[in-house]
Amino acid sequence: MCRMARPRKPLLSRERIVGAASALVDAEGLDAVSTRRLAAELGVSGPSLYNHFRNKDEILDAVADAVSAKVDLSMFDASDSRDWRTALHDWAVSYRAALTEHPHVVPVLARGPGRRPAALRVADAVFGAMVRAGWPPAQATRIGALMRYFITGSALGSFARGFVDDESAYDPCDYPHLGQAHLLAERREEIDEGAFETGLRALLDGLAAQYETAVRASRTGPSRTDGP
Amino acid sequence: MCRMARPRKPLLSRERIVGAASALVDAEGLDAVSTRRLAAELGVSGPSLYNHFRNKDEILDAVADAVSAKVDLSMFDASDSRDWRTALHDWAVSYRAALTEHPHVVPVLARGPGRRPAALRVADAVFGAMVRAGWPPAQATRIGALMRYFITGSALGSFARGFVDDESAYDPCDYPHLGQAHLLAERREEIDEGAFETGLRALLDGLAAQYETAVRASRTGPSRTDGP
DNA sequence: ACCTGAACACCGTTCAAGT
DNA sequence: ACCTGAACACCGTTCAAGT
Repeated sequence: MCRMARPRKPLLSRERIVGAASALVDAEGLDAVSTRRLAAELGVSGPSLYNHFRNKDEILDAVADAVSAKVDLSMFDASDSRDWRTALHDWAVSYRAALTEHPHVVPVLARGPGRRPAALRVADAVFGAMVRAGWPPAQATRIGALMRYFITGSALGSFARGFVDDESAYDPCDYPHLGQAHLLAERREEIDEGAFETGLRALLDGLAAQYETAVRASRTGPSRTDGP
Repeated sequence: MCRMARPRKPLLSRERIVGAASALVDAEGLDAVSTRRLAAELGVSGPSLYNHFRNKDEILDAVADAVSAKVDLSMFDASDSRDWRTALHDWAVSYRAALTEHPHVVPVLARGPGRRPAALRVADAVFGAMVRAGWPPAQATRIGALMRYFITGSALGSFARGFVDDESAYDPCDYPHLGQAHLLAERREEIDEGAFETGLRALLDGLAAQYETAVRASRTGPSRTDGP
């Protein structure tokens, strides 16, 4: 097959490691990822991984960034730069979908963008789009942050235990309003979905209400209208 | 001191263990808590802890619940049950303050209430207050969930690395709008504070806009006006 | 350059043994 | 009832050695 004699192919690559790690995290959770286990999955011995990543954290960062890379950003380069509300909505939905598809990765992602390129692209895109839509830069920064709070918070709360599926855990004397809380466990997804939609709508409605005054203030304030 | 002879006092108690664990988490982070290290801090050998807790996770749950117990809930039993907006606002601020005081605990707390009594009391209080204020139960559940998303998301993003404090990490060619992103690291708290306030206001404004129609719908819907 | 085995300094948890 | 030491089955990471 090979034309030229080549020093035998490396067994590992960053891509292969990240792929195996992602599969392992999705299937069995973060705790299942040990360097030894991961190496075994790749048919290799533990320390081999250190030829490709500085440490385990870097591997998990790469896994998390692969999830960030799935977030759709196309709505931000639409021609109509003033419909920031729709763009923000569609982005939030796409973001959350990416997270809920890989719930075990969310705790890593929630730490913030750090040095992960895909996460930075996301932050860059939303900030740029808000500024283009007329939001003052300081507000655009806040919007990027608060949307991330809500979306990752939703994906994190959604994934984890939430309420326990056990009636005896919720004594009506202690928690008079949680009579059916154990039922929540069954309807988790439905409730999370609903809470996300309700919250997202409220957030966007509230921001829209602030928009006019924010734009006005930035016009009368420091004349920062450096065109692109 | 003791009147009666007593079989010598136990060295450990759940309270003492939780106290030492909390101090350790606050000072050095979650990773610093190992059963051996914690036991050493208490002047005792590792396995002793298992006489008081079933496993390490139960210890961390107790640490997290001690934080939940600090959340102020008094605004929910104010006489004016219809000012849900102010109550929700003050609660959110108190909740976030409790979390930012113990940032390392947030990942544990974000998993959801589970069986932790203080966390359940929080969920119970906000749900009950929203129902009393006239929100239909299904909406009250959603409000509790979405507020938790936003608050824990905010505390989580706030704590962790966020953006890195290193100019070279953000090449302007790759991220045209993040030119000063490395400056964010310095101003983290300021930005997180501002994003939280902006987001909270937007959320409450948006919910207020939904309130009227929600209440109307519940009145014309299934006549559920069972008095207290 | 890339992989290996051996080694170091740790883990969480169980359990028989002591008091 | 509560604490102990010893033990089991693991960890992440380093490093000299091999190819």
